[in-house]
Amino acid sequence: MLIGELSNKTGLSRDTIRFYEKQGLISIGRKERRENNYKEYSENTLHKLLTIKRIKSFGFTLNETEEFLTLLDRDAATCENVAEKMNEKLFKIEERIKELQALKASLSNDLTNCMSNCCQSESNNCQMLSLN
Amino acid sequence: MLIGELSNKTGLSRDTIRFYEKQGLISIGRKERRENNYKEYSENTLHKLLTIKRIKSFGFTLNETEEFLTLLDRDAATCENVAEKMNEKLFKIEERIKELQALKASLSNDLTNCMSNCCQSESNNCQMLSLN
DNA sequence: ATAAACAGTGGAGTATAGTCCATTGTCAAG
DNA sequence: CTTGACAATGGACTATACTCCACTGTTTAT
Repeated sequence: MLIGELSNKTGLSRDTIRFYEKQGLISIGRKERRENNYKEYSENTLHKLLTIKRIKSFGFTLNETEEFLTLLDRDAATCENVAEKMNEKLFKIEERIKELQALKASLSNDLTNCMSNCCQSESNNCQMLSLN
Repeated sequence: MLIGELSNKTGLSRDTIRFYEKQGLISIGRKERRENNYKEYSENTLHKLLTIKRIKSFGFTLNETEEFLTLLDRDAATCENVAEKMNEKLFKIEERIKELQALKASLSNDLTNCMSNCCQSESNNCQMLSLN
């Protein structure tokens, strides 16, 4: 199939598909061209793109996604290997959540302080911005 | 004071300070130069940089930080104005937390499924990556 | 006198994930 | 026969927040 069809079936733009190609996530051999030089994409590539979408939906970057693809190509994407990466990602997500929650708490706290104290200051400018 | 001292007092690198200058967060007049063309930073600039650090610590971007600085310069950074921006940021942080929690849940869920089902598949490759 | 440490400027590079553009070529329909 | 839709390619641009580099000039210490 040509890139337009591939784009329709995957929901990825042509540009994105070409970008993935540049990045080496998918590849097309010299032979997989029509006489007019148009690229002829295989079912295999279609599946690969859908897999990429799925992996990305888990929050993995393109680089990380590529690692999964490499495993898949080697038939080495065992549950164990995959679960390990998933757990790492899970851990990072949890870390990030904690960071954001801390930020949220600190912001909330300062906001509360502002309401009770700084609004009574003489300066027009809120003390929250300069207070330590 | 010269940039080195400013850097020490703020904990920001010279490059960062110069970057902020390029971005217009701080500015230095033509007159605030020594005879050798070195820049002479004022206490005012020092305070401004510390304010920038503080605002950034709340999770604001540099662009957003600039908005605060503009308000401060106009003596218009009232508690009301500041609190409004803070609340918006708080909202965005909460949104992001929810997104991450949803991602976490979905990942956890798929991981659990993998443990119970996909490991019994014939293929070496974990089904989690291709399953819908 | 000379080297180290510091200052100034302009511009490139980093990571991420595309998106957009210009230019050229191809194909199908009217 | 020409217009529109599609294809290929290469390169520029977006946002974010710096960081690093090269090159030059200045000051300080030995």
